[in-house]
Amino acid sequence: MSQPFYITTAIAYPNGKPHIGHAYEAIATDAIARFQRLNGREVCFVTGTDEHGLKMDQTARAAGKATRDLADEMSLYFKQMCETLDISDDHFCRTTSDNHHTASQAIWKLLEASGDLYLDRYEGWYSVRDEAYYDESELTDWEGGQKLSHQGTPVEWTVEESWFFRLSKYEQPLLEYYAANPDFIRPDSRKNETVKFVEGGLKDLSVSRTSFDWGVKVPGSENHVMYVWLDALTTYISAIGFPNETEEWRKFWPASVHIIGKDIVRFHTVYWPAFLMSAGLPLPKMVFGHGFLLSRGEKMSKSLGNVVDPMELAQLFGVDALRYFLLREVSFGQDGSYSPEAIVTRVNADLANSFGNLAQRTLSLIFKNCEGRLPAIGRYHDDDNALLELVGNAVSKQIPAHFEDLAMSQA
RNA sequence: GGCGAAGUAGCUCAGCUGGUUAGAGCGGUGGAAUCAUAAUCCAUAGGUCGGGGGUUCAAGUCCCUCCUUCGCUACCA
Repeated sequence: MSQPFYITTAIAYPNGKPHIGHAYEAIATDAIARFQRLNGREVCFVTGTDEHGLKMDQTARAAGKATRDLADEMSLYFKQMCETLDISDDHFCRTTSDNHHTASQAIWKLLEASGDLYLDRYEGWYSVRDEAYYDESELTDWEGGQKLSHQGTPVEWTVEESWFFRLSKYEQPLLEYYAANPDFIRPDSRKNETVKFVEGGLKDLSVSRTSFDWGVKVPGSENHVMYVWLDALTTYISAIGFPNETEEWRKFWPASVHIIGKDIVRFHTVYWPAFLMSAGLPLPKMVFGHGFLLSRGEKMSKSLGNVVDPMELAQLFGVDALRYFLLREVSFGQDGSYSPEAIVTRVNADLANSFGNLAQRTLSLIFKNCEGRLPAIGRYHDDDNALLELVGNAVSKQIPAHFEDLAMSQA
């Protein structure tokens, strides 16, 4: 019986249209999912959008739209991106869906039942303009004792009621889990960072907000919404049925691997496992933090004006060419560089020249010398055997080994 | 500041627990062949393996130090 394989991308935050990084993650995850299907495993591939939280609310307000409408609109872009890029996801999940709300409240109740939630107050320097708390170290003194954030905005000492999660309780269990499962966090550099972070001590985590209401309502505290990450991470289990004991749930949880960007490693390697431990659920087997895609070695940003729309690239170069380029050019786990020239060079050299020429040559040889038909094979020479062995070895051993190791650029 | 990673041919990078003349792809250069797409094939690049010091019979591979770049240092996600 084949072993089930459950893989996810991160759940994208759609306060903007998908960028090349989203496309990259989806493509890489898709490649792994497809490999495992070919490998004979039963695969479940989940992706989706994480639509709650303050930023969505703010973005919608700035655009003069209802938050719900913005979420619908943006989520659709992500769904379309998956379709355009031939992403073979089994479920495209939205955190605004009813079943997801149910699941999030269910996991909340499990955390509560473990005694890991308590109501307290969150205090700190809050900037009304930025709608964010700042650490003391980020502040500078101004005239009249007024403090300013590093953004130059005034901050006030603010107290907010909040539910807290006893993250501190899971410090040791997490460290033990990392030690017992060396492949839980990959690549190693990300594991080191996480381990050091946890060793540095964990503070309890504020897991509810009262300053806005765009989110999942906290059971029993209707004026609170759940911290977006608690709700977003829950997608990985709500996608396959949780809290119901569905067939998919039984078959696929715990996940084989969460593919995420390196910027959100902590949420997936500290908070998420801690939540699951508290809820009494098994932990995912692996979290892989891939690198960022740079434009000619530089970060992509609106101010630099070098942001690329993956849809345009797909249209310009072709979906398969784009997919091939990203997987081949970028060493998975590290940052990679992108440029139109690099795509042209890579695709021409590998696909058009090497493979294309091989096909062209083979076919024209058959056409010219064999009257367009493939003759019966006589006997194999040493060279034939050597070639067959080489190809056979590559297809049966090397390529699968690289895929299992998530080293797609090597395969 | 603290912790961590990295610095290898023009470019992108491989080089596991130290051991014959330091590798690949792309680019560049020279050549070959013609059955193949402005294609293919072969050969080639003499690179102080960031600088310096040390350990060792032997170091890109270990230790120390310095330089440079980058990441993490929690409640925006």
